Amino acid sequence: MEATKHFRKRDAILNCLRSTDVHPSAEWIHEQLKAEHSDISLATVYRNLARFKERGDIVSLGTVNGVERFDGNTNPHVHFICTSCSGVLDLHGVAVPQELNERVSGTGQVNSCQLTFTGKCNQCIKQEETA
Amino acid sequence: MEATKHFRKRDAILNCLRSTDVHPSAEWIHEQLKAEHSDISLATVYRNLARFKERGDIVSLGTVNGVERFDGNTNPHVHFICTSCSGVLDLHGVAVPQELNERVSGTGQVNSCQLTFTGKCNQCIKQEETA
DNA sequence: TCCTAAATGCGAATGATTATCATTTACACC
DNA sequence: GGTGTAAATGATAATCATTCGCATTTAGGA
Repeated sequence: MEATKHFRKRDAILNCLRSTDVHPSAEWIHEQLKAEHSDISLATVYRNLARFKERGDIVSLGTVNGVERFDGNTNPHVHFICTSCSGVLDLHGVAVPQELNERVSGTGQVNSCQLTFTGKCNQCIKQEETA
Repeated sequence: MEATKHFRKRDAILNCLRSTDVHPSAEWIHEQLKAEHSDISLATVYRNLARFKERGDIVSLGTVNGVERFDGNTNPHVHFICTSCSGVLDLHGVAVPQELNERVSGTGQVNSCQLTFTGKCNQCIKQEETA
């Protein structure tokens, strides 16, 4: 049996986000889903992303070039943002030392932390050389 | 002697940003400067912030609640963002281990890195208790 | 079948940021 | 002092991502 029609779109949004590593924007997700759900509204994507975020099912990486980017992987990990192509990459094998969390606890109650490196990714560097 | 009239506003914007620790938005700066420069335009604040950012004189912390926040302190340091009052605090004595930078160099050419903790600040916690 | 609440599509509204353009200012040169 | 030119500014319109309002659709139970 297939999922109920009512939640097909909601699930599709979450699945889309979880099955990509591009750390997409709402609009990117909307574009992807049009293939399967030709009538899906951009508002629905925004609405559900907000809902997922509230519930902690997904995570916001903040905005890149004025557009919010999301991550379906809620395991804490580090990101690399390329200022040239606006791509976001996961940095495996790099982690925020746990002891930092404790050091911060004097300032308030920490819910999450985010470490982001910014620069030019290898792919953009290579493209620049050949150009 | 005073600075030339031409650059008084530009300097005022940078000075304003450098002499506060609230990590302000463009609009906050605009409000502050109205006292000394009653005719300053919000566009001028935005324009100069963009210029400063390009030149590396200031740093953007990304957006909090949809508004970009800036920091006149370009020394790398860690931030705490309160989800309750949208305040941004400096975390002194906490730093990103240098070895991480090197670990990331395989992915691209790193220009900067940003570590941000999110949660509820002590002040908001206290206010909640007494309320 | 009937009812209610949630989910959606559509389009308008919002609001931060940016672009446009006429005006003002600084500064070098005469 | 004028004159010319380029940068800076103010005012306001435009842009664009995001949110809101509302009518419609759907699910699921009585």
